[in-house]
Amino acid sequence: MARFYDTILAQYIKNPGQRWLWLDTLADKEFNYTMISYDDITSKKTLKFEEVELTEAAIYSGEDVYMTYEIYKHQQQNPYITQELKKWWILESIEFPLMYVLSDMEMHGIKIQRDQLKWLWMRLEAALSDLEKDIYSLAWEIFNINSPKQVWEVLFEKLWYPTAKKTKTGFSVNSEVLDNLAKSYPIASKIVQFRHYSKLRSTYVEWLLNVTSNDNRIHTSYNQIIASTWRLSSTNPNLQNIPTWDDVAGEIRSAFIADSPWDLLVAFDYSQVEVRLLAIMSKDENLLKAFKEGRDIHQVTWEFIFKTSNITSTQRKVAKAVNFWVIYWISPFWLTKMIDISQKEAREYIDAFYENYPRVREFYDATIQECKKKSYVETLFWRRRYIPAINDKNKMIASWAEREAINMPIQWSSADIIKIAMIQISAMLKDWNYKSTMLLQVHDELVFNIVPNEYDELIIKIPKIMESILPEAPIELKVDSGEWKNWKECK
DNA sequence: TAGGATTGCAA
DNA sequence: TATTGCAATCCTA
Repeated sequence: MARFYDTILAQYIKNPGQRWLWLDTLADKEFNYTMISYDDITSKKTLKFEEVELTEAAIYSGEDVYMTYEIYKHQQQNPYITQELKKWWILESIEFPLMYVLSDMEMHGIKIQRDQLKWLWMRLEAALSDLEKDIYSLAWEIFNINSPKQVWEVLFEKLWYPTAKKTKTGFSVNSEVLDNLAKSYPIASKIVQFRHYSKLRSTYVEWLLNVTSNDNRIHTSYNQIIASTWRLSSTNPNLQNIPTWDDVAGEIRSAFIADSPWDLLVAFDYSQVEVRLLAIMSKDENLLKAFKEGRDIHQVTWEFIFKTSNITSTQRKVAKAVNFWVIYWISPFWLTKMIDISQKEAREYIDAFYENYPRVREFYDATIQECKKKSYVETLFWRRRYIPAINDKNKMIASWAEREAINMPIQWSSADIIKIAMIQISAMLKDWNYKSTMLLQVHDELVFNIVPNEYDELIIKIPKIMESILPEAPIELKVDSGEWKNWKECK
């Protein structure tokens, strides 16, 4: 429970720089007191918390709670705090109720097929040792493939392959560089493959096995106050970056299973929340119309730009990238990296986008103007972000700040939307005495364990709640769902 | 042994 | 030359 008090406290003592002050930092600052750290009691995470000796664990937790209360009392007398409490609504309606939802999810956990992971580990091991041999013979040398330094020494100083990018300490050998090299030199693609498998083995397979409790379940920790965007973050393990894409990586997801053989794992994910939010907030008629008609937004963009409804999958990719650009306000340069077009073309696409969605441009301009005046921007749910840099004399800094001002209302609003949905769904499940439970949240996706006889009702009710979080909005949000035995097939 | 640097996974 | 995270490994100080 101590962590929940941490959370509450941090809400009170947010500092002007938008970063949270940690309990141990505060204890040190206000009382010159050094708190026991999590690393201390778990011998640097070699022990799980449940394995820590009870007395030690109790002292650690007790200190957390005690210090939280001491600092709370201390901070209450600080007039600066009261100013920060203007937006009570966010705390009362979102963050506090969410704490209880998250604690239920953490304690319930998600079931893991240990054997599946062990089997995968063995296969990765075999593949890795094969690759290792191949690489050594191609390099005429034995070296540590996991060491970037040794890799570039072999590639660039021994074999004299062309270098691409420099880093602080030497040459870059990341997958982008290696992929280019791979066109001429087979060793590069072997190294990429080796790294990929090695990553899966250590960061995912081994780490997941390590944090699986005796009940064969993984109990992650959700943090409400880490991300500056108010999104959740997940640790021990991080279940928000489990690989999705290739076949081997997909097997990691398939190790996540429902509570019992007859239950189902069901995932509900918001589709294109950011673009929909952009439509809602900018009130652009064309964008809204496209969503009202249920059209594929990327195709609509393409039609606007090129006045034709024939669209190939490559062209859809271009349109998608353009939509992406507009939301994140990335540079034409970056756009050319993502899709194979020239900077000039990128610029044309973007101009065409604004021409056809004129209110988007207006919305952005208005946001920037308002931010310049007030030096902060606000989300749909009145969260504020101060961006004083927007009035900086340095043009680079100012334009960076402008991008921040554009991104923030959309990104931060989508974090709140799913939080509110979680609270409402959790209340609904409780009110109706459903046995099904919410298991995971991955930014725009919720994963549930659904009991068979509740399936028909919940498959309707849950998306319904998620879609109607913004009752006043001209369009609804949209939720896709997938129901299968394991998480892999939920896509 | 602590922590920076590099790398790579997700949304 | 987009953002936010978590975590692994190597290697220097």
